[in-house]
Amino acid sequence: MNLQISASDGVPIYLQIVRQVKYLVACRRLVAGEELPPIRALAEQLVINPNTVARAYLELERAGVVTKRHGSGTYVADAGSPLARRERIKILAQRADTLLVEARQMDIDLDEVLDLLRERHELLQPEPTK
Amino acid sequence: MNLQISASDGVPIYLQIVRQVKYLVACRRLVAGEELPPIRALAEQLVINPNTVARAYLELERAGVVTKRHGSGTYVADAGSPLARRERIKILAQRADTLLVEARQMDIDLDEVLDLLRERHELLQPEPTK
DNA sequence: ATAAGTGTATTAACTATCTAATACACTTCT
DNA sequence: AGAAGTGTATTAGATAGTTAATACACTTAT
Repeated sequence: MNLQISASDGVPIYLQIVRQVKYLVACRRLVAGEELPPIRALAEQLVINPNTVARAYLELERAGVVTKRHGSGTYVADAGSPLARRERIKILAQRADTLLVEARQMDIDLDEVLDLLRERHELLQPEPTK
Repeated sequence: MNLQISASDGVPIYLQIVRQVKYLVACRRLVAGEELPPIRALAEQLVINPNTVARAYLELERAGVVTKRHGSGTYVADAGSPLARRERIKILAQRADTLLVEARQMDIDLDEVLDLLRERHELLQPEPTK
């Protein structure tokens, strides 16, 4: 797994790891069931303390992105499992609200926001052929 | 101006102020040119240090939501003025990306996200009749 | 049973963030 | 010019967040 971290561009190391892993999962470059590098291995690779990686993995577990098995390893969670659909929607709704509030302050209307979403979605990554 | 702050539900006081003012502006309950309460007055009302309010106002100014005139007061900025349209879109694009990434992790597709946006937009607040 | 590999827990130092105290500077009005 | 009202700057203390050192516990394979 190839991660790029830089000791303090301001955002904490563990968060850099969390974000990058989330992106890898979102882009299907890491798939359900796949094992992540052991904490110590990743720590050595990035030249940081194992605890920092552990912290990142903990966050990812809380977010429902990975599942840890004590003594065994850390694995990408099944897409379905993390949270009930209602809960997931609730989280997204919060994000949506802040996006809409900012847009309104900026005097950018709903249709423009929707167009922007479609555009960014294209850029994100072509989905693996279904 | 009626703000509700609670000393530490975890989020810092100055940020609570920033968010609430942003909402008030987004909902048109504060309109362009309107004067905000003086730093000391708001500080007294909320029973906090004036510096904390100053910090909030500073953030709001950086975000382009308000304009300060030294010695005079703090005013809601014109909708058009804050940043060039390109810059504003760039900021929104970042928000859009994180929203999309989270959605994809949650296995919620673009159309559902767009529907959610429309739904939340309705709930936000009916626009004042144009 | 043991060894090697995995995640976990506790503690402590460091750092950045947040809030406050206090003094300063600009505007406006009289 | 003066007074009252506004935002600003500097400094310091408290708090929370981040990372690291180190020791512990579970799993797997031999």
